[in-house]
Amino acid sequence: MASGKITISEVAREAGVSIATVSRVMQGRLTVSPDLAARVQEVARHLGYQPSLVARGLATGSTGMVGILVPQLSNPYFHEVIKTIGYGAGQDGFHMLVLESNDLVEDEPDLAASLYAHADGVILVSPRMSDEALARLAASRPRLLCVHRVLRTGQPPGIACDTFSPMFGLCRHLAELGHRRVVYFYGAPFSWVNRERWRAVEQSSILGLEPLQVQAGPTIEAGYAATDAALELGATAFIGANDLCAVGVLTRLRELGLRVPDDISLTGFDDIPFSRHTSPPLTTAQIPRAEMGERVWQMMRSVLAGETPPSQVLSTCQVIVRGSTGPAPAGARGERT
Amino acid sequence: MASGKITISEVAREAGVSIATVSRVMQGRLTVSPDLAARVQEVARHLGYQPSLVARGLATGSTGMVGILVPQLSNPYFHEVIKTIGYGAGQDGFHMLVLESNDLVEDEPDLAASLYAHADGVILVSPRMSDEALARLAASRPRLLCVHRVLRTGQPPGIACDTFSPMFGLCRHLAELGHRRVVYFYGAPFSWVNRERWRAVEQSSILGLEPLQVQAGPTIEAGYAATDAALELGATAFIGANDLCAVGVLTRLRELGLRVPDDISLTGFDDIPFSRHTSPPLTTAQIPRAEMGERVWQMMRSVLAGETPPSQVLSTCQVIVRGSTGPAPAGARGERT
DNA sequence: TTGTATGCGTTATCAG
DNA sequence: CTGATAACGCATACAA
Repeated sequence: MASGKITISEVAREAGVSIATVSRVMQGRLTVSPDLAARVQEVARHLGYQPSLVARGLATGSTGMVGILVPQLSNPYFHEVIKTIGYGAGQDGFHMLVLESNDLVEDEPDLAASLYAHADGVILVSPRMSDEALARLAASRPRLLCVHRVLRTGQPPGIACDTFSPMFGLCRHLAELGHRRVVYFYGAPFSWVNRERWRAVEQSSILGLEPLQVQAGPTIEAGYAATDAALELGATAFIGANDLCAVGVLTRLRELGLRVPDDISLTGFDDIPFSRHTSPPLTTAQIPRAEMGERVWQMMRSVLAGETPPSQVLSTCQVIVRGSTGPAPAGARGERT
Repeated sequence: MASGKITISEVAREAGVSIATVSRVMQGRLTVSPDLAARVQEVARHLGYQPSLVARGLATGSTGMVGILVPQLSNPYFHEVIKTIGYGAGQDGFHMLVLESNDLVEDEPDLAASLYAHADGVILVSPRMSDEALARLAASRPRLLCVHRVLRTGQPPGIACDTFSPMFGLCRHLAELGHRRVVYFYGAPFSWVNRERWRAVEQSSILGLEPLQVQAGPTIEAGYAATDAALELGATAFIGANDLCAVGVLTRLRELGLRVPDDISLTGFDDIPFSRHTSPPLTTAQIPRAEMGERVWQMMRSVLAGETPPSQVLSTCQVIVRGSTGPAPAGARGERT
């Protein structure tokens, strides 16, 4: 039929009313007499009229969209967060504008800016930019929220979850299994959660562990590539920056003929859906992605309403023990070096 | 500083020129004297001016956004497609508005419609709606493109790749390994590619195979859940609707103590990144996701330019043999039933 | 080369 | 309860 070019005035003309009335009807205002409203509805439906959200946006100053910036769309971890945000947003008649930065730190500010061109508010998920850059952005941009990033200033407001505890929990788990020397596969350099995780691993020395690290990254390929270097360190347990990284490590270990967990114990972090389907399934830490998505949308809603919600930190992280971790081998692998 | 509320007129006033001039400068038109342009640029930058794309959209009738609808964001298969589209779009100054239908067939038309409220054109990736619904949508909506869905009418135009051949190739591979009875794990009921795949499996009877099917779905959970039923059929090879499905099957087989490929051969479809990291790695078929994304954006670009590009079918699908397939076991498993 | 004026499709503020 | 009409921020034909 028609191609969506029907405007409010055509509906008005067809229905023999003013555009103001049509506008009111379309907004569902009760200030229109029922029968008139019904007639307008009918005409609009018949004509296939769809209000232009662009024009509405110009008039109201709100686009009905929230921008979301994530480092990598290919990391399953982000999906549930995004999905939950999208669900909440949809409930309130909002759409999501999703952009990925491809882990390019320097592009983040620009991408966020371009999001603002279309969206009423922006949510940065695990932004990698520096504290200074983030603070600057928060200062120049209103309605900005973060997930997994908390600044001392509390600006921008955001939501995060305690990643220190579950990582420390993983370390305790390894310590209890008799491991001593462990290697952390360092993830995204500027990721707040990554630094928190390493901080926890470092602290685990008080549990009797001897923490080391190798540079890797938050991807399968990065884990795979860093494995050989890690093996040089003579550890009995490897800790992946995240599950993706651990998957890569697992593959490389298998290629080398090393058994998990008999020769080496391995843990991930995030508990992505795949983690229970690797062989052996991954010991990891589950973080409340869905809850975070839900809560951050609630925050965004209040932000859009002009309020300034306080930052929140969730504390419900949880260690998931599966088959990839086991007792440290009797013969110390340290000799290998 | 300011909160993005600086408009073109403020820049104009500050720079002592008309808004028309500012507008021209911001669009990069050469019809403005260099020095004046430079001054305007400077003022705009200093004020932190960002043109409102909403207003621009109203004025020009184009929003600079393309809508993308995918069945599931959590299927890695879609990422590379989306990613590539996004890359091309970004090159041309467009943004992507991504929405997922959660495989809810009946929601697709509405979601597509809501996409049109913000976007200049819409790309439906693997839409599940009926041919009739799709044809109706194409008739009422201009600038609509499909990925992985071709109607006889050629409307809406789209891009697809030959999924029949690679699936037939997988079947030939199984036949050559001595398999006879195979089970196809049926994927999304209304998916065009899924039907194509089953058609290929069915046809493989001319290779000497005896094709059966079980209802599953395009997810890990679906594959996992359908495995027991498939085992009842006494086949020696399982063919997953896609890699996700195969991953679920693999896990269930492992739980049951069945070895892959010694007891049962297994194949997936799509070649998602995880497929080479399962144990054993998955034999599957690779389809040119990146190329499809690239090509469909080219099509969208010409569509936005008012042209009507013809549908395209790529033919570069490829079988990837990995460790999950092997010779059919000597003792026919058929006895099991 | 630059400025003026009009329109884009809605909302919202007034009157009536 | 309904109808004019002025914004909203920008692009653009038309003038100058």
